[in-house]
Amino acid sequence: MSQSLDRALTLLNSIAKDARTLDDLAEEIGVHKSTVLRLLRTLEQHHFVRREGARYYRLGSAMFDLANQALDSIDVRRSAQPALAALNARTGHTVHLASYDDGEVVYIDKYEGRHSVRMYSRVGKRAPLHCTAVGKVLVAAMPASKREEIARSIEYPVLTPNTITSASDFLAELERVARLGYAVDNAEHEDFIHCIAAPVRGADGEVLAAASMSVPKVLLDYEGLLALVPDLRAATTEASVHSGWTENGKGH
Amino acid sequence: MSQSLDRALTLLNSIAKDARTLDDLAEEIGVHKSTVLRLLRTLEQHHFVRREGARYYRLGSAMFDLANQALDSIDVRRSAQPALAALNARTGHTVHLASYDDGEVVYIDKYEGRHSVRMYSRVGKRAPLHCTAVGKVLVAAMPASKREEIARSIEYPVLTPNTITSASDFLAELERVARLGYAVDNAEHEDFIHCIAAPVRGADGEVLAAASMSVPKVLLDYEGLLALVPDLRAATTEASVHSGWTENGKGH
DNA sequence: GACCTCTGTTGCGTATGTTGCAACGACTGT
DNA sequence: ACAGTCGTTGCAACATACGCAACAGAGGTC
Repeated sequence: MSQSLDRALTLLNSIAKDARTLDDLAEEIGVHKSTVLRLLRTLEQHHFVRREGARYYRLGSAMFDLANQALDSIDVRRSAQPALAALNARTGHTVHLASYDDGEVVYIDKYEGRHSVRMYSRVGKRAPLHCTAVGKVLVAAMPASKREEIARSIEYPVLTPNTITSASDFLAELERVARLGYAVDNAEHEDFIHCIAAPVRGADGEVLAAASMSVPKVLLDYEGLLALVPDLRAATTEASVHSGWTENGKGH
Repeated sequence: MSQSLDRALTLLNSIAKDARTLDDLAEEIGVHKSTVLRLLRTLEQHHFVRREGARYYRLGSAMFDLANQALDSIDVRRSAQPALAALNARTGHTVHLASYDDGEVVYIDKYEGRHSVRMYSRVGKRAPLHCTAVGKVLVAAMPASKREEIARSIEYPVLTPNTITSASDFLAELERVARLGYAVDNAEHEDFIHCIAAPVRGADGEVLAAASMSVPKVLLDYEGLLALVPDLRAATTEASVHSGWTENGKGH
């Protein structure tokens, strides 16, 4: 809609990956370098980018500042923190908190596991709905019509041999998740990792976010993973209580 | 330089403070609401903002994502982490890591203290040079000419009764800091808090960042604070070593 | 040390993208 | 059902952001 803004935001994405030079950026978005220069200057005034030496541009402090302000304003993140930190400390596994946004999952918090297996995730990163445990939990909590709308509209990229590949399979899986109250990602997203997830609820019983535990398969087989479900659910229940949820107070 | 971009970035700052409605924002930056709408749409496409319900706008996930990517790319942050985390755990006091940027200090990491006294700081937040221990350390590390240039160009807002208020006083203080190898903020920034800071150095002996410890005055008097200096310096030395610094390897 | 190249920077005229307006439509609350 | 509020759209006028081409300054090479 707004060309210059659109270009500027694209620039930010490029710079985020690695420090860039003016010509790099100009070529990348296909405009004259003087145009890029002017955009960068405006971004620099607002501290969204800063210069490193004479030629390289990096992201600036405004990004950190705004991001942290925004994270602070996500209530569920704060209210779930004690329970999730405890779960992470108790089990040693990686714990994620995620919410639904525009057909995808967004990680809003992460507690790193003690094992050195690096996961390709990060606070703020987005992931597909159909192959993540948190995605299943979040969509399963929606009314049937919304579920179908989402199932129809999303893509089903095949990321591992276990990935769900069709809307009908996805809907069936959601049905199962809604019934059980938790979801499993049996190496459907990353080959060597499987996860379980459960919902965190608010005062009216609505699902605010989903919390998950991710475990490398070499550390724990499928049965061992499922054995962790009660542990996870204890944590999400505690997080829900901190978010205003009451056992019987469902429905407003 | 770029009007629409400038406006859009101003919008982001507003939204960061609290969720805003279209008209709020339009009035705030003094343009027609349709203009704001179009800017917000572009920001929304890039996930820099998201809508909450029909009318409210909040910061979106791209902010978190980019910010975290950028934080990961700050080498000194990662290399200093173990030493600073240990210092924080050992003493229980709030630890900051900061660097110099455009006439101000920017906090690039923070380890929350165990005491409930809330400090008005946050990763990404900026603070003045003349009234912070980290600011003094960072400027004291620069060559004399640069020091003077900075001392002349910055403002000296009075934030507490102890705040340094003139360039000459500031330069004298910098001299002292350079000689001692650490800096003190004796309640010059916030009334009830005093701090000590020391430099973190890289392979060529250059100062990459400054680390500080902030302690409420009610918890520790001035002498008690100074007694923590060896502890802090042990941590910054360890952080420097992790950043490539070697005791004798000064000068490249 | 002079030359060359590479990259960031500036001034300027033009066309393009952005703006404000006004009318429309969706939603809320009375 | 009606009024009021707020988000949304189409359009025409204008200002703005664009590309060009020439300049400047740093780094490297001969």
